[in-house]
Amino acid sequence: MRFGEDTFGFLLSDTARLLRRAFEQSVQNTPITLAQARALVYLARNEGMRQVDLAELLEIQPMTLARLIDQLAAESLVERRQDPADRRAYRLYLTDKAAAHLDVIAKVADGLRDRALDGISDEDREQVMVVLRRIRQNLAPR
Amino acid sequence: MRFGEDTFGFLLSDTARLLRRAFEQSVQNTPITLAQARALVYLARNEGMRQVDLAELLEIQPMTLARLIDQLAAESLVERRQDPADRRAYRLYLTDKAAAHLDVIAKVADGLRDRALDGISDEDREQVMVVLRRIRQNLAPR
DNA sequence: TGTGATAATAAGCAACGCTTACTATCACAT
DNA sequence: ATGTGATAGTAAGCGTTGCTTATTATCACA
Repeated sequence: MRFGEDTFGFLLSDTARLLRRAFEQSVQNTPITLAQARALVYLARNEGMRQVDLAELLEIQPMTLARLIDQLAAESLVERRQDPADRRAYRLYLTDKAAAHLDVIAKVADGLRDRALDGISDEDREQVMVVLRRIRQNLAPR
Repeated sequence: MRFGEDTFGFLLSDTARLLRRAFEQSVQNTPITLAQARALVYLARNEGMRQVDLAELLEIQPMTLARLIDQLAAESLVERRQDPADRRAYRLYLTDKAAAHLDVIAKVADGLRDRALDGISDEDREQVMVVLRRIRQNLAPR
């Protein structure tokens, strides 16, 4: 057999799948999905971005983001405002309503992180973050 | 702002997404998808399983697996054989044709692992595997 | 001023997963 | 022996997240 107990790739994607599932169960009552949460969080760090730039930050295609923003705008969590300097572009802003959702996201994320990292030492946590960042960088589209 | 540079969860799922994308690009010419590859690999470790048991191993719903098996059977990579002891159930077997695909999957997985783990020491690799296994366990449905 | 690049989107598709409901069969207690 | 509840698999239909290709409007600049 050429496959051992755990392939690195399967282990990583299994873990991510479980995390996603746990997240989805945690926000079951809210109208927010994981991709939307991700967009909100990144946008919160950088309000006023254009869609193109947010898409690049999220490493998804502009079209994929456009529909994500459609959903968030439909929930009145995000506003598209004309870019004063470029009539092709929008600038993205969070609404007041988004703050409550960000609170929920933060709480869920904290709870999940605690559950996921239970029994793992601080040094190990830090170490894993470092390695994962490196892996992400290694895999980033050239 | 309550979100730091990297949230653990986002980091993990980002990394997994990039890995998935890289995998999909690598097997673009083959009729195999990631979920199918996963099923094949797990099945190779345990030929003759019933669908229910493979679904549980993969942590997906029986229905989700049924369609995965449909696809693999359509490609003549997997065979459903009647369970001699239970007329409701099938036993799953790989065909000869599957071996070539498993070879490809193994090569792609190796290449991806090398690329992903570039610049990471052996000790760090081992450590990340250990921690990820623990996380997976922590997140497993109770 | 016109030509190529860019921002956003329309349309349509694919992968992967889910739930609910159904059929056939099984296991076991009465 | 039989009938009742559990189990194996599937049909149907949907949701989330992503993609590609093509179109429109606008911009930048030679």
